[in-house]
Amino acid sequence: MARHREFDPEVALEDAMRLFWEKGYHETSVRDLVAGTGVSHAGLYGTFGNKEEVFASALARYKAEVMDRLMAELTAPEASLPQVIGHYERLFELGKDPRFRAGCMICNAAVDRAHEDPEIAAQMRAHLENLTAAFRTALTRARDKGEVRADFDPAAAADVLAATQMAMALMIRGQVELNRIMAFGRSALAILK
Amino acid sequence: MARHREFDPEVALEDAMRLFWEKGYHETSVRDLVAGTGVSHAGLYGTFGNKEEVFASALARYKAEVMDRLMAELTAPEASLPQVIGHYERLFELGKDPRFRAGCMICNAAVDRAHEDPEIAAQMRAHLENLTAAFRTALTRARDKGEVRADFDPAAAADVLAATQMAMALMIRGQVELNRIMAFGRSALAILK
DNA sequence: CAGTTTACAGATCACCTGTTCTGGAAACGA
DNA sequence: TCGTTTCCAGAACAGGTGATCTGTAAACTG
Repeated sequence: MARHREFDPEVALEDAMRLFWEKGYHETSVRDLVAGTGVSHAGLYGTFGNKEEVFASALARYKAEVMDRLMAELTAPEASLPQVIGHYERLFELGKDPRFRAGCMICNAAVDRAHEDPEIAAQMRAHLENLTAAFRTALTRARDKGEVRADFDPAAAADVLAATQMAMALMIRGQVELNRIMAFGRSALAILK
Repeated sequence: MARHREFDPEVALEDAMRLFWEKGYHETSVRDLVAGTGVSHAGLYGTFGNKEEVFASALARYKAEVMDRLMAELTAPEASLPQVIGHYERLFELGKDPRFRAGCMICNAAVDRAHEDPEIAAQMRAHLENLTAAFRTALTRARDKGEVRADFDPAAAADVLAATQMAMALMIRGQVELNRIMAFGRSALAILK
């Protein structure tokens, strides 16, 4: 048999994800990855493949470890109006976390790579559908429970809340002040009244 | 006296804008600019400065020649509900124009450069305020004219329409199908009812 | 302990980056 | 026509890029 790996791929991928998330694909060089993860070129290429593949793995990790967790309460079986509002309140809290100043890694990736990497375009579309489906399910339940008015349109409202969430991610990456971003969120929640 | 310039800076800047808009800052090299504009390195550096300054000029041109024109009807003195709806219909039409598949150049720039160029962050904030102010003014007029219900909140609706417009720009750059994007737009317009 | 296999660290590769430099052509006034 | 000034085309520059290669250290099997 042979020598063991000296690094934990999960930890290395977490570091790589942070780098790509914050600085974007183009501004993160392979040398940045080596320095930021503590893993050598050989280790990186050996376990993950080339730069594009490291990025793809990092993006997958973001989806699973960041986005899915963020959406967990909203996608819970009994989620309805309180979870929708709670979700937005969580977004407001996240705005204070320096990590999230980098916005949404999926949206960022779509901006700089979707036009030349169909895989990323597909992830963007999937993200979009996950987001709207989560809001739509919870809001439909809210209507059925009578938490909103009877003529309320869950699908349309879900689109508005999903679009606003994406716009908020774009704004926070664009260095817009948190208070202004929160105002957008509250304006979107107002349609639930 | 001296030799005359052989190229038209306006034309060159238009070409540069297109390149940066479509491919983004990082994926557009100075050699791409030379090839795409037909202007030599010396000409580029002599009239515009370095790559960052060419980008800044291109972005300014986008703001004035693309975004301001796009917003013209909405910001007209007597704009109210019909112009708001007309604006969104124009966005839907633009989705068919290949140029606009690249999304909004200001938003794209914010994603890949706002975190390291305060000038671009400022442009993003300004864009945001222009957008919301335009919707807010027109919607306030709509309410005063009785085109919408009396308890309608123009400021909140303006935020929703502005956020949705940005999200739509993000989606079109992310290769989301036009029909899906238009559905988001129609969902946002539904709050006016 | 020998043998084999794998991982590691760093040198190295060819190429591309933004920028500057150089030689010479063009345009005008005197 | 000469002199001055500006512009142009492309070579050249230093440094950075993603990717690969090389020699060696490590770890397990038999």
